[in-house]
Amino acid sequence: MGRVSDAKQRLMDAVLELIWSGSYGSTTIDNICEKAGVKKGSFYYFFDSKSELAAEAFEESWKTKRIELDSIFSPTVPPLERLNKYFDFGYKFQREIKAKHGRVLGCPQVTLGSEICTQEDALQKKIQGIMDQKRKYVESAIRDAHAAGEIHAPDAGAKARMLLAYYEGLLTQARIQNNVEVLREAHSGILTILGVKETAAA
Amino acid sequence: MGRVSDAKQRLMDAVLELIWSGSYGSTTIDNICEKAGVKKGSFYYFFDSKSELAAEAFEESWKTKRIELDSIFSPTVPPLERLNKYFDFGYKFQREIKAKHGRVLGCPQVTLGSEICTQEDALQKKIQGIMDQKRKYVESAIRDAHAAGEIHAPDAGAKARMLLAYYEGLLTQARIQNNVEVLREAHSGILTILGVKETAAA
DNA sequence: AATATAATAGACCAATTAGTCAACTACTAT
DNA sequence: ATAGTAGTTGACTAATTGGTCTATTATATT
Repeated sequence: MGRVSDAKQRLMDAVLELIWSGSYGSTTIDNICEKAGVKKGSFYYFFDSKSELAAEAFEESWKTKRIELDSIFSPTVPPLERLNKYFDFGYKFQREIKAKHGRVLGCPQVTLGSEICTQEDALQKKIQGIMDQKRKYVESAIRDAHAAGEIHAPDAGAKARMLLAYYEGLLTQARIQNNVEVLREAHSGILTILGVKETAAA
Repeated sequence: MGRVSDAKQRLMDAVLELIWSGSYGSTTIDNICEKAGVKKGSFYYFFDSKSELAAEAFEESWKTKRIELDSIFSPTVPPLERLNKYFDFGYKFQREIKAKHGRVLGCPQVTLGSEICTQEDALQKKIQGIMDQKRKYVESAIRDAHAAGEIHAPDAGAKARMLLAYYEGLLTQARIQNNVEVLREAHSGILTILGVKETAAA
């Protein structure tokens, strides 16, 4: 009962875009409200602070992202193909973002995490939790590939950490340089890290 | 002639520490002045804005960092040893930082670059210039190692980009997780990327 | 010692910011 | 239809922010 509204959702959408396309620090509550078309009184009706909104928004956004990832990393798909599709998806996604925003924006979690980790404890934990989950997709694909004898990776966790450190490093470079083409090297880099023969899988 | 002072230097030191231990956005001119023990009137005597100060501070800091790197990457040192020393230095450095600040702070350039690249154009260019120079150290070591037949890396530039994407990805993870031990995997990761037999060089 | 000047001090302003509040509105369940 | 409730509004405060300006101080040179 009572009045209904999607203002909460609009606030979450707005904060994600503003943080991603700019930064956490440069995103003010007034900014968020304006972008969401919501008055400040309503902001404080739904949230206590910018960091609380950001945490909820990242959580909510992760929930929908998981659905995509569940599909990409479906165990019915051959493990190396899962990884290929994932990284290829990342490239195409960043290209879309560049076309839409005029900027390569990289990985929202890494960008935000790196900015706020020394200052916003709750938010940092939320981000880290999401990144831990994301790593599990990669880890299980690597484990399956190893089990299938397609790669040699007895420590799937370590290999997944390495692969993601590399890939997220690339995404960060792409963001800083505003250049998607940085990501074109991802494919051969990933093969190197996984120890796959390049000609065979390419 | 006229009055002498190290206030300009103190401002540059202060801004570097505040940005690194926190973020660009959370660092205010008042903060910087307080930390440097400099009044705001003096701030604006030396600099026009926070971003100008940051750009000069990063430039100045890079100049001294280069001296260290010139030593580590001296062509008199065997190429793979240069790389080993560089990454090993990074680990020890981050451990010192953690002991001193209670936090792992990662790479200042990547952290700042990722935060401000969509908003502060001059600063972004400055950061990118520094990162380009940094890559050249790694690139020449890789080229020398390839020439010596110690690794197979016909495209030294590509290998350097890959190595740094990985390493900076790791540093970012270490920062976000506030955990130096993340960097312990760097050594074996680097060997994998360089294609060196792990037992031979470890 | 006098002078020009590099640097400092700190009061000041205007704009922006986070956050509050009480009155109001629309909707839903009964 | 009406009562209770979920959501809205906008004006308000207090604090912080970036930025300016003028008077003052210290020092290196002559």
